Amino acid sequence: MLARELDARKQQILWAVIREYVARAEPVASEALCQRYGLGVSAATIRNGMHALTEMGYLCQPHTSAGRVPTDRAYRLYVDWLMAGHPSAGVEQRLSAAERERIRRRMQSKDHPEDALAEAVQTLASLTDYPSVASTPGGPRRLQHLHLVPLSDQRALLVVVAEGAVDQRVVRLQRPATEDELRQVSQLLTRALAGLPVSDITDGVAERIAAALPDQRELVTAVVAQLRRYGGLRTGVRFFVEGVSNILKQPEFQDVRRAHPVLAALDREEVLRDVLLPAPPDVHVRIGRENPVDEMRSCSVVAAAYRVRGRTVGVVGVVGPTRMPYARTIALVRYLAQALSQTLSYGV
Amino acid sequence: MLARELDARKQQILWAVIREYVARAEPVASEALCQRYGLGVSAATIRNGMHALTEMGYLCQPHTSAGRVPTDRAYRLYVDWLMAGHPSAGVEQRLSAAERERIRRRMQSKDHPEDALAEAVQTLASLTDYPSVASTPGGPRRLQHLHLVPLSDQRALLVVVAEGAVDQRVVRLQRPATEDELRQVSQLLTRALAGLPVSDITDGVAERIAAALPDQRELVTAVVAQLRRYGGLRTGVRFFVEGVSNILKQPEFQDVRRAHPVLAALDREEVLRDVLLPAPPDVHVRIGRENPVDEMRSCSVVAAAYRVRGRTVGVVGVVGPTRMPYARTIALVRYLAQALSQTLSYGV
DNA sequence: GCCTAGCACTCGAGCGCCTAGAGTGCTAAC
DNA sequence: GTTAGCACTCTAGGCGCTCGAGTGCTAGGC
Repeated sequence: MLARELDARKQQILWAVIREYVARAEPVASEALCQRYGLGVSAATIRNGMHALTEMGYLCQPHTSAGRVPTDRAYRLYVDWLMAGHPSAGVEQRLSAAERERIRRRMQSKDHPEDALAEAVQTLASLTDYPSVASTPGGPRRLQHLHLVPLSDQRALLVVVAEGAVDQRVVRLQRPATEDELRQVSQLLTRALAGLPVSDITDGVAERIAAALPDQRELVTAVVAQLRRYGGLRTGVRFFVEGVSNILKQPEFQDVRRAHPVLAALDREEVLRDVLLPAPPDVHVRIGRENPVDEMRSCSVVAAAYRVRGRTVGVVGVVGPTRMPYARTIALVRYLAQALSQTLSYGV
Repeated sequence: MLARELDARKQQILWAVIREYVARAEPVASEALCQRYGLGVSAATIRNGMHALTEMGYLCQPHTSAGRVPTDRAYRLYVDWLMAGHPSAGVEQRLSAAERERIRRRMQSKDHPEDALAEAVQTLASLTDYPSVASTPGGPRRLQHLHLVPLSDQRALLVVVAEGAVDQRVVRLQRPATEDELRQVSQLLTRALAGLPVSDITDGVAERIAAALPDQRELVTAVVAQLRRYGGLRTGVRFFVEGVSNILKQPEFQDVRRAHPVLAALDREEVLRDVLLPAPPDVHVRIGRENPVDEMRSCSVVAAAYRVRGRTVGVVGVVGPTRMPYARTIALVRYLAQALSQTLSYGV
């Protein structure tokens, strides 16, 4: 099957230009394609094809006497083609068994969800050589357990266990509470709230629970207030980032004026949010101008959701130049999301 | 009082060159000093002084017909001068009341130690415009509380409360345990271990405790094993980093080949460890070649310890070019470490 | 004896010019 | 429809030049 609009030769040429440009980061000449790819025709013929592809918006020329560079549109066509399951013109998009094994080994036996996320972004960054990002588990998680641990007379620690995540908050006590009292409240709250999506907890709920234990009204209210802050879908999500400086290895970012906006954007949480979320069902690729954030228009983002026991809770992905070996990057991100899902589902 | 070796005039000139170079990032000419600083002598005289300072190793020249640039040695002299409590040649090193107030407000009411650290590095990065780093609380903390929370039949969550830090680990259960059993073990362990420095916990301790509750030997052993992993002084410390891309705003890092090693180093935990730790008693300044890590030799690090209830547990600081307004940076880092100490001592 | 004005000297930044080479687009022939 | 040939275009980079900044030195002044 052919990509829409393109005849077999044009597609061959376009895929070849993409491969060559991804490999060398320099405008691709007709002669070079002729030599290195067995297209069976002369450079002149390839030139004709490249000319047509330029008119169609798939290629562009930095200047008259330069070779061709693929446009965002070309990458989009290519990625759609890959995602539709087509073999990728000689590029192996599956990972080797050895690679899978290595990834799996790195990811397993992380007892702490945050360790697992840290390991995931480290692995991804080292395998792709791109900045890698993961969001902490978020979304409508169901609460499993609450625990209050005494810290001092004025403070207790609230441990929240929800699907795929554990977190803690300090709760201020209006008056000293014994360990027994804390346990009592913990049990009451756990019984009342377990199974509820964290985001569903409202002040009304607090009232109802407090009614069952009027003595501890303030404490219950304080705990629920903390839960609401914690559960607010947005506020809870943080990001693990690794290998930001990798972007400076890319030839397109040798100029600081190009690199700086991207690096600055990667420093900002709200940018990561906009670029990565919402979690896509499968691997998601955003190419150049498709990105919602201006500073990222010179980059591509490849991201995949990870799951805890089947429920999508976060995203992991990479940010690289639009000139990117998409087949391999997609395969890596997809596999890493799987491995991470497995580790997290096991672990907590 | 004068800095050793330098007469009054030379010192005046050197301080002026430093101020001027810090402000403009370009080699400083004798004429410029003459115009902008009331030194009361002509450019020719200043040239004589600059010549001498060059011979003494405090200034250098990019080339014959250029102005002078301060060396690391000059900054060291200047910083020692500042740290000895001398007024800093017209530069205000104290923070204004308004600034103090703003910082204090940003830092207060962070219920979660990690939130406080995150806020600290964000504040520091935005005030200095340099990459900012903080280590998580570490060192010989005394254990305060242990708590086991049930997760599933095969797993329990171990919540560790120690001075200035709370953390959690998953413990695998050999056989299902009831909530009561977990509580019993928690209490036993807390009673046995509270007050002990986390790093002092050994397998021998586990044996002794387990003897008191033979039924739960495996669980006790598993918990202690996790504590040892956690308590290993080195492994526990992580770093919060913010504003890494700020380094690209500096003129000395406009060349990617200069900027990349620094950014890559800031991505690596062991580098941060070497550069920031051990925590200094007061503010500590490492200038250029004084840094233990090669990639950081073009940078200066200003760092200060923060404390939890009087005990030094971590470091917070910035990384910038050697050309840095030291008086202000030192004041900011010092104040931020104080504010952070206060927040953490209050909070947990 | 220290300071200063004057001046010759050095060096880099920036500009214009030039050439070599890469790669195209077109045309005419197969 | 394909190809060889060729004229055309545009960039990268080397060279030489000038300009200006800033110094170091020296001779004269307070």
